[in-house]
Amino acid sequence: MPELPEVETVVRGLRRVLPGRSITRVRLGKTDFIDDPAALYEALPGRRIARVERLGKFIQIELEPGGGAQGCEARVNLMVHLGMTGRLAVRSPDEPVAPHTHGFFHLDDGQELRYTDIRRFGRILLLDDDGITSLQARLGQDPLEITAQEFCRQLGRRRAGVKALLLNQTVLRGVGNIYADESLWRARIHPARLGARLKVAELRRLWQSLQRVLRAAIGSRGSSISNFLDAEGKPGGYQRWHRVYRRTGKPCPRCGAAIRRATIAGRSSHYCLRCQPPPRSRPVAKRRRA
DNA sequence: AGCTCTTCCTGAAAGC
DNA sequence: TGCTTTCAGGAAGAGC
Repeated sequence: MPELPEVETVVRGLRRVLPGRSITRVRLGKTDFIDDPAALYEALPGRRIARVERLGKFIQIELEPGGGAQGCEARVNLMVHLGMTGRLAVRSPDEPVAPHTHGFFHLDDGQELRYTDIRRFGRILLLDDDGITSLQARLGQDPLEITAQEFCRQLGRRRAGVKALLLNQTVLRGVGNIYADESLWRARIHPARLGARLKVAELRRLWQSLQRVLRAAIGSRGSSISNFLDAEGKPGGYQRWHRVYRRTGKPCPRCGAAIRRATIAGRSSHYCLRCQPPPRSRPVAKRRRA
């Protein structure tokens, strides 16, 4: 489940090898997660990679103008969203191809950039600079860049549950289920509390907790839960530091009470009921099923 | 407009 | 043992 720290880890890995390389050839397997497969074949060959950036949970591979079948002058960005199980890694063609590898981007040094995605919840698309601008406008601010004041303003005016707000990419870009749960536990805020009902002191605590958790996770090269691997194929180490995520029934590291699990905002949520008191007016949402 | 819920997909793990 | 069910979840799209 690549979230901001995992995507940042992949981006840093790719940044060490991709800039300056050109894409010579594109091969695709299943394409149901690619917006416009024909555009990849058409626009990418001959293009040189300028930079690799992160935009929320998107990996942005900037390609220089020129190249492509049309010899197009506009700059193009290869955007890759890893979804749940996506992996993007540079491999030698001799190395065995992992199952569910659906994208091969051959490079001018003989290596291959490979995209592997078991569940195909990921997404690949091309964006020109206008497309980047409108994507940026659609997304909220990066949680590592947003100021405390702006964070409090954005969350404090919303009536949705705070966990739903953290997961909403138009509020903040990059937070997913793991780091939402971990930062809420650190800030001692129940995930079902409503944004507008949080005190400023609580919102400030959440802002700081989120920053600390994300920075620590980047320092550990992300969390490997299901099958996250970075650009070199190595797992992250932050799962050892998870305090509540997937620790249902285990003691809260702060107070010893058993960690609870409930579905909140449509996601499995983990929290300590003693450290994170639930909202009084609305009991914790229980999942109903048809 | 704001918010919640369902749906897509596969494999691991739990349940029977 | 082997089959079935549940769970994992990012985000588009439907529905309220």
